[in-house]
Amino acid sequence: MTSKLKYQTLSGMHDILPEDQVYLKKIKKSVESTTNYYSFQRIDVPVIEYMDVFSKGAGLSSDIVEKEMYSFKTKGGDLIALRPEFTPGIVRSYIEHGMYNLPQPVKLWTMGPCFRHDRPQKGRYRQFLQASLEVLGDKSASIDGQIIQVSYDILKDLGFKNLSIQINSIGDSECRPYFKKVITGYFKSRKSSLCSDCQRRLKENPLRILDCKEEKCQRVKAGAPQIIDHLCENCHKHFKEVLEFLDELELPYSLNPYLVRGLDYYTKTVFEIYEKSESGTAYGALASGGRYDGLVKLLGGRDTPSCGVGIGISRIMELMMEKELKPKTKQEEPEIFLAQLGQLAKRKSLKLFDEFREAKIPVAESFSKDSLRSQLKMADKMEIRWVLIFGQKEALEEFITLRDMKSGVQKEIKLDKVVSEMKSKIKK
RNA sequence: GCGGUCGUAGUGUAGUGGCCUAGCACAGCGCUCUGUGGCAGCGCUAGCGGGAGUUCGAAUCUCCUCGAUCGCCCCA
Repeated sequence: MTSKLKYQTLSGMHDILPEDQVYLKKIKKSVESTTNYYSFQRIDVPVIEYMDVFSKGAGLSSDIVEKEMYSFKTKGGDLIALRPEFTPGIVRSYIEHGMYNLPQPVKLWTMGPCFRHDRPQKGRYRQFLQASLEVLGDKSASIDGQIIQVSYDILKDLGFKNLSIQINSIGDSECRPYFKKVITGYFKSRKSSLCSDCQRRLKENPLRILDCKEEKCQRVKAGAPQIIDHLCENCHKHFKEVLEFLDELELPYSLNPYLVRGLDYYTKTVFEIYEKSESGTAYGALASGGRYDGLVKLLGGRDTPSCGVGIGISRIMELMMEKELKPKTKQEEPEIFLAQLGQLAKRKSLKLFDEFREAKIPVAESFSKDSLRSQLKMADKMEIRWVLIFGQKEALEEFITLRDMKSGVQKEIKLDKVVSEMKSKIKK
């Protein structure tokens, strides 16, 4: 026996079962219609790329590149990787297909699986679905605003009611290096009051200290210089405009001077959108993104200021289930069951199915069951109200018996009137 | 990658070294009931995540491993 050998999903992978597809369907629909409304165009990029595409912009020392990327060498010796996110692939495509020759900005969106070899946890998988929106070739603050707005709209449309937007500006190549020095100096002089993690961060990624939850560090960082006070004139102006845009849209944002993102390519605006939970499990950001003015150039394109967002579909889906935001999609399920008895009826019923299909009315059946009893049982389990009984008697005399499962009342309908009569029954 | 908790039929659970041939509920399948479902009765299918060890004896103790979950790192 091989029954001992049990296969299970790999760590961090999971199946999306038929009963959960409603969520996915709803999310897809929401993303599709919202992006369409704001004239984003769908693009699909490959799941694998040269590793450099991902590592160049994200920063070699970032965790995503350093330890979370599914990368491997092909037989031909190429170093390739499964995409950990969409942005670099889309940027690559923008450059490769000369999209800078199109009217700018180019607004793109996509959706699909991404991969990170991280330690799996709830709402955090090694293969997960993400949607991504990117606007390439426009530096104006209204783009940042629109990206945030669209992300927010999608989440709101999905039924989330306690959304909050956290926003910050992390400057650009002009002002960020300077601020890094300032803040490193500040923390260095107070090194002894930092937690051990932060003492390590001081070397590797000083900006991250701002994110620390340790109480010790909270006190230290309360007096720390804030990046928004050290932005260059250009970044400052840009950030102010983004906020003005959000005010105009009346989006519920809050400034978070400690918001720092893990990827190196971000410049200026960074943001995250959360659903505040009353008590339940704290999920990470449902959507997050920002501006990446230097990435296109870094990957070999022209100087192309851009802005984008990643939307965590898997995470959203799970949170919807938890919050019982189940979309109602009863419509697709059949409301009619056709029970057939005997060879003659079975043969004749095929034509009936065809007529119903042409009328776009879904009809359930259970060909494998012979007895009327078990077919009715089936209809009952499927919670179908109308059962059409088509047996020997009916087939010979050209009529069909309609049973209302709710009341138990039955009536006979002429065979050629069945479809039209059922059509009107269902409409109610 | 590091630390904590957990893992019994499809699902939810009982079980704390011998009363376990692993119990119960729901679901599934079948029969009672070959043209009339929901109820009921009876039956069937199906499980100790995997492996090694301790022991006369292991679902129960130990170790390894796989997975889940929580925290950290980090992040959608």
